[in-house]
Amino acid sequence: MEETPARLTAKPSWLLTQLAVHAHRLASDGFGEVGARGYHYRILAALDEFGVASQAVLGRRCNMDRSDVVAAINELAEQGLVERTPDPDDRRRNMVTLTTAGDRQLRRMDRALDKVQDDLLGPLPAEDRRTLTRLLTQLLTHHQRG
Amino acid sequence: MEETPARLTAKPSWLLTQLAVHAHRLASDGFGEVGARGYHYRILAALDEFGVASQAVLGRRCNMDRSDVVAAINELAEQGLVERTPDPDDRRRNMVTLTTAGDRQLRRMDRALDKVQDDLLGPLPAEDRRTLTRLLTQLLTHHQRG
DNA sequence: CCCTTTCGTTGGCGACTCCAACATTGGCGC
DNA sequence: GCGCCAATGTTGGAGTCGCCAACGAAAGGG
Repeated sequence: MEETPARLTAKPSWLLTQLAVHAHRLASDGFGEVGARGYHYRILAALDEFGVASQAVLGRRCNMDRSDVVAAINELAEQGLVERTPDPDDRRRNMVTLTTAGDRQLRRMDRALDKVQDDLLGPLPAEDRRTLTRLLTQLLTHHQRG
Repeated sequence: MEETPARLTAKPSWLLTQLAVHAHRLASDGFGEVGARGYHYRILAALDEFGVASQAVLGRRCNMDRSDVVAAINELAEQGLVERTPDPDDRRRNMVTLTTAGDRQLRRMDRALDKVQDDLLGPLPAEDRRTLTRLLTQLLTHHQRG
């Protein structure tokens, strides 16, 4: 069959980005079934975990640009999954709150994502999964500081 | 500081895609310094490793859509890094060949990418690097079959 | 009271992935 | 040889994600 150049397959950056493509496809498919996408999940998860927050805070927590937070919250608000209300204490801010419909949607996406993890890790035994998770976490935290 | 939701950080798919963002940024920076991007490197690498090939073959080898191969080769040909000549034996095909300038460019990108691997793997000791590479390779080959 | 910073918003861009359609050409069965 | 299917190159478009520049409004600090 058509082989992939060793120059690519030998490089961790290639393995990482290509595997991320598969992970992204799996997640997108799962999210697509409930009419959502990655940015929506991040916002809903942050709201559920830390409660009401301003858009700027949500952006920092979810690793998203402010402008992308605006768009995502527009879409979530249109579906009634979050509510955007002005903050009386700081009139620059919008306080974003999770609705019960948003909470339901979050749970749906959670279930979809759990399946994704299993599909993604495929044939890997539990210990290898832990090792992989540990190494990835280590690297990610390193790159988020420097 | 602003914490990331545990729902995200706990999931391999999140770790993978987020770390891939860093990898992609590092690689893009390196490629950008020589006026190229990822698609170009894949094509040049495949040509160097397996020799002349049609665009369709290149696409399968590099995991690229046919239409994206067209665009990439247009750009590479404009810079004189590859040459596109019709195949006399099959008039549907274009044979794509690597020029000496293309070979030089490939070497430049190789050097840039080697730095990227080091930056990417950061503080990881050699054995962890091997383990990570092994696990990623394992998963990637799994997802390329099923 | 200026100066700087933050916030939300708009608009845009680049990279990667993927899909649909089309005309040309090959190959295969009949 | 003819007809049908498959492959090829090409065009055009779409979606996701990440990022940047600019702006007005508002807050905060000197």
